[in-house]
Amino acid sequence: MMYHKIPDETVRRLPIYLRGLMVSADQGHEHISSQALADFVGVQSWQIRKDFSYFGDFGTRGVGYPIGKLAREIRRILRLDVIRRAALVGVGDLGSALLAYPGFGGYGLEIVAAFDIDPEKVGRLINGIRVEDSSQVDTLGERGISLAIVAVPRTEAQSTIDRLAEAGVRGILNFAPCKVAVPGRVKVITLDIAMELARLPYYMPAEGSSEHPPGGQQELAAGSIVT
Amino acid sequence: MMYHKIPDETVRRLPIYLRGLMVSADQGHEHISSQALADFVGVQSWQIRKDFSYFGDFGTRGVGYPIGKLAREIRRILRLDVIRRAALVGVGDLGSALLAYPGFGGYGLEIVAAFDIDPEKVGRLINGIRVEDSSQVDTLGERGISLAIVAVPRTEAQSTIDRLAEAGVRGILNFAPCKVAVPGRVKVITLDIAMELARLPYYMPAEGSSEHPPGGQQELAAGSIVT
DNA sequence: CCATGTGAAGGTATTCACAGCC
DNA sequence: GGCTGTGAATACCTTCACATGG
Repeated sequence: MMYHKIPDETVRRLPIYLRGLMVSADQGHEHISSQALADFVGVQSWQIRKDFSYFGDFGTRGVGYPIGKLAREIRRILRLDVIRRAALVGVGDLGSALLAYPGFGGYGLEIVAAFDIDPEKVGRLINGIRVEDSSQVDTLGERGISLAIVAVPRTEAQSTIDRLAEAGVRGILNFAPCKVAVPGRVKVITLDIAMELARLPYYMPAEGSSEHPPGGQQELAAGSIVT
Repeated sequence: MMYHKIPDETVRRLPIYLRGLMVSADQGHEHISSQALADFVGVQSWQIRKDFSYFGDFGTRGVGYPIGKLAREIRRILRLDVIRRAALVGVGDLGSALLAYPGFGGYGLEIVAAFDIDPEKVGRLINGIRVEDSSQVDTLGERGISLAIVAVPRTEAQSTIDRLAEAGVRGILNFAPCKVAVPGRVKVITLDIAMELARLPYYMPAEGSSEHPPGGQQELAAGSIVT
């Protein structure tokens, strides 16, 4: 195999594969074919083989891919091979739900700090994490936390993110429905939940008539923005 | 302008534009140039012009685009021009947060029903909505609700969605981290929050060294799956 | 002069088909 | 026989540069 830059679209799919590999490993398998993984995650088998071919010859012909080894390699590429600690800013309904969300662990991600501006919430213990006052985000640098989740109202998003960037945070998952500006050393993924739902009617078959464009495509990209 | 099929990537951006147009309208503007909208939503101006050109000549040279008219047209294309009522299944932490989430209204979407399997939760009133027993999802068809949000554990996702599909639901936003199978008449967008966060370390600049591939791209697609 | 709209060029990702290997 | 890995073909999207019109 030659050295290739891994295409962005492939990077986007790697977490999907990783998710599938983890479940398959749970079921006790040690190898999986591109076809089996394809059925499992909803991507075509040749797409999977092509994607994997960008970073090495992992498969064995006639057998498939070794699940453990492949998962390890994907984790390495995505830089999930070290446990990463994350902070949450904004302990409202969504923020609280994220604190309780069990899914991050599988990717080596862990929320270890939470901040809110509301004195009512500061000091409360949620899922084992003590809510701190928002002014304390400045301490994230010293604490070695470089990942943050922002779940504050739209009007507060930019100022919150400015502060996080200043504190040394380098990756932000933003749930506020707006574009935010950040220095080049910081990456932001904006995830606007309502916007995702808003894409749905377009792809739904029409109720009464059948005058609608959308064809039968199976996979589509979503609307997050990475800055 | 000739008739063109609207590219999927353009459709993916339309809600972003709509979001920007709404905010701009709130600020009292009546027209906006592709450049101003570009600065606002984080997409290049020529990309915006190209996108809009797929569905008509809306702009006036030297002036820009009429915000109201354009927003109305985007709504029509995305089929957000009628109020759509949605149901929520799974009133856990995330589900409760979604019930309280104010952002759906801007897109003409409204959660009007909630279901859970837990007898403790059934009957409770959350944000003005009475939680019903999950068995009641069968009534969604008669109630004219064709959109659903699924926020149940992964193990329950497939059975939940089977039932929704049977009840006549045709669009589903799925928060369970797995692929789900549905009949062709149903569209599903899967939004795996942990997976989005998992993409972040890849794009973060390295801590100590600087041996990492990711370039300085500004926009990237995210990982939702539409079936 | 300003800002749109669009052919044409360029780049990237998907899809195919099959050679190569276990 | 089954499954991987990949060059080549295709399709799609982005980007540019500029003609066009208010």
